[in-house]
Amino acid sequence: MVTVPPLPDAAQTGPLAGFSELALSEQHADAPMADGGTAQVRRSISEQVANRILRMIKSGNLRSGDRLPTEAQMTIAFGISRPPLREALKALTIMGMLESRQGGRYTVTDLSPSRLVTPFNVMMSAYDNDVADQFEARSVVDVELVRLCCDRASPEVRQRILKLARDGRAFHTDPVAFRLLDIEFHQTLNQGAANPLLSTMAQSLYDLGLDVRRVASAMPGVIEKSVTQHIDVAEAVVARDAARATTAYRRHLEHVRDSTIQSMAAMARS
Amino acid sequence: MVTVPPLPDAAQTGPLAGFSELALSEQHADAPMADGGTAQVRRSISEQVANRILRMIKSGNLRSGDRLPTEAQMTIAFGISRPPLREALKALTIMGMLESRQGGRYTVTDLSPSRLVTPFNVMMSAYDNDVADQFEARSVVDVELVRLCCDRASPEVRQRILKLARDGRAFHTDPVAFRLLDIEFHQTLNQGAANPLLSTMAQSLYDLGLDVRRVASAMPGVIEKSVTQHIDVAEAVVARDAARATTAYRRHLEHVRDSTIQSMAAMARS
DNA sequence: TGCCGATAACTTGTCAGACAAAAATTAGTT
DNA sequence: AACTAATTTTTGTCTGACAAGTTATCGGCA
Repeated sequence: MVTVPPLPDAAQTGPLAGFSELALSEQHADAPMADGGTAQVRRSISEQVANRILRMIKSGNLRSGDRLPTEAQMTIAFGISRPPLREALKALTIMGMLESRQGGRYTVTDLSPSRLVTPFNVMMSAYDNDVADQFEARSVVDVELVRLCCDRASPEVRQRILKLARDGRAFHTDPVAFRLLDIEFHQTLNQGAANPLLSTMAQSLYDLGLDVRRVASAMPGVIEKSVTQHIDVAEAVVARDAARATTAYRRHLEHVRDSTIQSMAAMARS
Repeated sequence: MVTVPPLPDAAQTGPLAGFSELALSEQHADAPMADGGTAQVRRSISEQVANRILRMIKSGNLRSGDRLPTEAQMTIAFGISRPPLREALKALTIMGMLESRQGGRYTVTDLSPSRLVTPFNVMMSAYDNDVADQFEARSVVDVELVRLCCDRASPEVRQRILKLARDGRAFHTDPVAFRLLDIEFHQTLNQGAANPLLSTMAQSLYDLGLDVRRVASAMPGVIEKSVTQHIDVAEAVVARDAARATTAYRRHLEHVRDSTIQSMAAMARS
């Protein structure tokens, strides 16, 4: 057994709060998953530690912006060595819940949806994935988002949406700039609906088609039409006319879908 | 510099397919994230490798059930050492995308929503557990799914949905059995809509609330009401009456939401 | 010949120690 | 007091080693 050296006093009050006396003990193989199987899997130390920290985040014990103890302190607190600890920390970092810089310390991120989408994106792309399905899904989620946006978005956000839509007119000949603006436009629209879950899903669906749309938006006439439709949607949102906004948005989606299909056909020919 | 020993011939065709010539090179800091900032962050090797593998999964280069090369092979393929590689692999493991057993090999999981909800749960808890948002999102996705189910589900599937709904009457007093049936009922409903993307989203949202609902479904009267509402929905689906089905489903969701809120309040008191 | 068990080889899990690189802290100077 | 330079701290990466578990091989037996 390892004899734990006493920690310096300063550490006890500061970043180590909540990490003292956390030594791992063979315990609960929790999570009786949906499959009902009593899997009886041996969980590695890194997974146990990751789940431990995860619980601290979920329970509010660790909040956005909090600084974690140093690795050295945590190895002592958990009673493990550096590699598995780092595996756990890195896992949470790559998941988007922690941030770290060489020489700095680990901190808890803002836990915003945009940081945590990764698994959702993977999941969606795994069941790949017909363009029609994709736009059907977008139609469901996005249209509702537009409707909510009419209800809930602040005047400032609605004005920003309109401004973004109108700014698009300057980019008729610049596909790259337009795509950046398009991303911003849709994100602002999502954000205006004030439902993080729906926004996240819409964002994922949008991202799914991004690479294809890069080609589509280079086709002549596509950008012009999109810009016009964006303005239609934005004006309806500013006027808080949900019916008109959703109709306009639906039309926009159809346009995007059709141009996407065309460009995919063009790619297939080459 | 390390001299790379030649790989045995067998490895070249088998599990190393797609991993050859993958050596990391300082390249594209891709993903012009939502924040639009050119952050210029130094990405650690583990993050780069994790993203690399992630891309292979998203692009279909790695599919469910695939076995990854051994760690030794991957260190050669990526040109790095074991610790950062393991950090990347562990990250994907804890995210629920890979599976590993001591002595075994890494394999790609089924990528099912129930495995990948963890970040969502964190997100939800960070946003103060807004149950209302969750059910608003479910309302959007599920209701559309029900409508599509009326249109597209085969007679066999529709009958199966009805059977599952009616079977629930046998489980008025058995919360665990009922929850299993409930899972099956909603999954069949999702599947009947024949849109994998929407089904995946619905499944994620369903899984999100699972642990809370375990408590909710133990409250007296909750199961009875759910069973009745399931049957209402199922009968409308069998009759292909989309309007009635969606109305009934909306009512069901409201019931579930309200009982969830009640049980959460009860949990908070204890 | 075909099946099966014991053994050997392989693979992941964990530990220890070391050094580089970046950040945070401290000391010194103006 | 403020700025700068040196020092310490902290994360990032590498190497080597061994334990624990799995997979494959091979020989024996029916």
